[in-house]
Amino acid sequence: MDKKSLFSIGKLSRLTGVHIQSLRYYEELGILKPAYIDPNSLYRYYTFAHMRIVEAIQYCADLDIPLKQFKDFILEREKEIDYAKLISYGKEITYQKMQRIENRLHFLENMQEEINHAETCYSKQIVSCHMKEKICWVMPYNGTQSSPDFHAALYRLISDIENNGFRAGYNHGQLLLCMGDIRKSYIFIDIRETDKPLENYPQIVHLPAGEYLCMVSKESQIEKAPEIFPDLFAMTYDKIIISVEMFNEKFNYSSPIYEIRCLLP
Amino acid sequence: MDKKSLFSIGKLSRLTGVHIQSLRYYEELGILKPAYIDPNSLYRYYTFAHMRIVEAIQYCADLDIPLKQFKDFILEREKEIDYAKLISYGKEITYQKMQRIENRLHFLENMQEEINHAETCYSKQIVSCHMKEKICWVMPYNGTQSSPDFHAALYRLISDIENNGFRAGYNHGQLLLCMGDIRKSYIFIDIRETDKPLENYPQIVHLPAGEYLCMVSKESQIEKAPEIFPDLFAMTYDKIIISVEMFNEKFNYSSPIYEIRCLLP
DNA sequence: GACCCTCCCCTTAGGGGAGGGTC
DNA sequence: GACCCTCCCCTTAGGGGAGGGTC
Repeated sequence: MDKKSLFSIGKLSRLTGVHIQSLRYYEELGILKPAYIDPNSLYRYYTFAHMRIVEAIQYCADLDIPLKQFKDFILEREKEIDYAKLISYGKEITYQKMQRIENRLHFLENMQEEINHAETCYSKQIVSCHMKEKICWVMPYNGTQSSPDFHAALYRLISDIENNGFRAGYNHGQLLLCMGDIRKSYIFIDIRETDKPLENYPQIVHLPAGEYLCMVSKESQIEKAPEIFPDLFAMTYDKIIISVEMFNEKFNYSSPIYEIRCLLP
Repeated sequence: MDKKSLFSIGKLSRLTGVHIQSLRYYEELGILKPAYIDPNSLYRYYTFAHMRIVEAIQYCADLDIPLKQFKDFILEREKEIDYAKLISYGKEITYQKMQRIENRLHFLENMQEEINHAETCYSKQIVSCHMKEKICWVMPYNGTQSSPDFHAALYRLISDIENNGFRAGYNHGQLLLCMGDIRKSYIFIDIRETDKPLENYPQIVHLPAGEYLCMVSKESQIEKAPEIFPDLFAMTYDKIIISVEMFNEKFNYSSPIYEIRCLLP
């Protein structure tokens, strides 16, 4: 060991731009061993080759590869850094992260759309809008959305969803199906995307995509649908009416505003 | 406070799908206050409106927004969640993250290219390649790359770069400029991207993009360039020769292999 | 005088208990 | 018997010291 080519932790820190504490932390993790430790002073000494290791550790840190995995990229016997493995693993992990971020952006955009819709409804009071298909879990329910009974029903509904191996989403409300003279009233929650087949569950209802007439209401009053949409109820066709909490820009969570929608013929 | 519409932490946990400990942690952070705490049992009780808050906290967590900032999205007086703010901030932070990830992928691809180049050189021993422009910081140096003097010079070079407000990159080596009969030998390191103007620094050299003849060598021997590239030295033109550590798939950091490149006419 | 050492405490968003009371 | 409480210790990749020896 030629003392001339060794240098202190401070020099390695300056050469690599990495903090002294970080270099000590790497040693603690067992991924950066000094070339020599003075037995009296306990000073650590390094060689120039250590620069490459610190550099590679920084790559891992930058790529959010857990440092404990860093050993997988080092062949110490041969004093080699497996850059090929580091790069391919780094790419894999980075693509995954990219995917997750794209999903988030997607989610935010959906949320934005919902808010835009709410604002439009709010300003015009009644408006016709295209709605996407919703996949919902339902349970018979009569009553209003603001009563404590509704909350109890919601709670049972969520338990039912979970017991069947699905996950509840964030949208919930009331559903009224009018087929001729028959009226059926339900409580619903949307269910999150899943790989499970959706058939064979009588509780699952697909609310079709299409044009809906949307109406703002301070109270949940789905049972008054015929009075709210008299023109539509004058026509004879199968109607789907849903009532949801309005998801607006500034959402009042203690006393929400409701929106009632009726499928157009 | 209607006791009927209150429920325990366990129920809130099941309703939202968030762990009990997390809910307690949110309380500790001051972002989720129970509706009521029994003074004897210290049991926490919540309302349905808390579901919306927990949901919004989950959005923040998903978007990597620090939870301490969650209060910025809540107007407690009005009992409102400012979704518009949450979404726009979420988007901003997510785009930034996307940018960082794209930079990383870019970096990995550059690294991959360097490795591919090294492998080509290694298998063919001598090869002609197009090289991108390199911006380097130089200092006169005579000697070989494997001597301890080189390391000392490298150290001074890095100090010089930092004292001038730049940051050293990862590529370093030797540089030989042959203009007519004049030969000048340097040590160099590339410098990282910066906003600072690069003029007025005599130490900065732009190595031009162009075709280079590349040659593998177990030893650093830039001074032997005329023997290594006899055909090129038979021609009279200004030559740029650089010698670097080969950055190959399995990089031996304790005894690297070198690569010598000479600009073609 | 600048450099290095070993503790020690702190950060985020929880997870996993132990030991003991409550619904 | 299931539920909830308050501690308490642990995780990552370091950052910021205090108090004391070393180059």
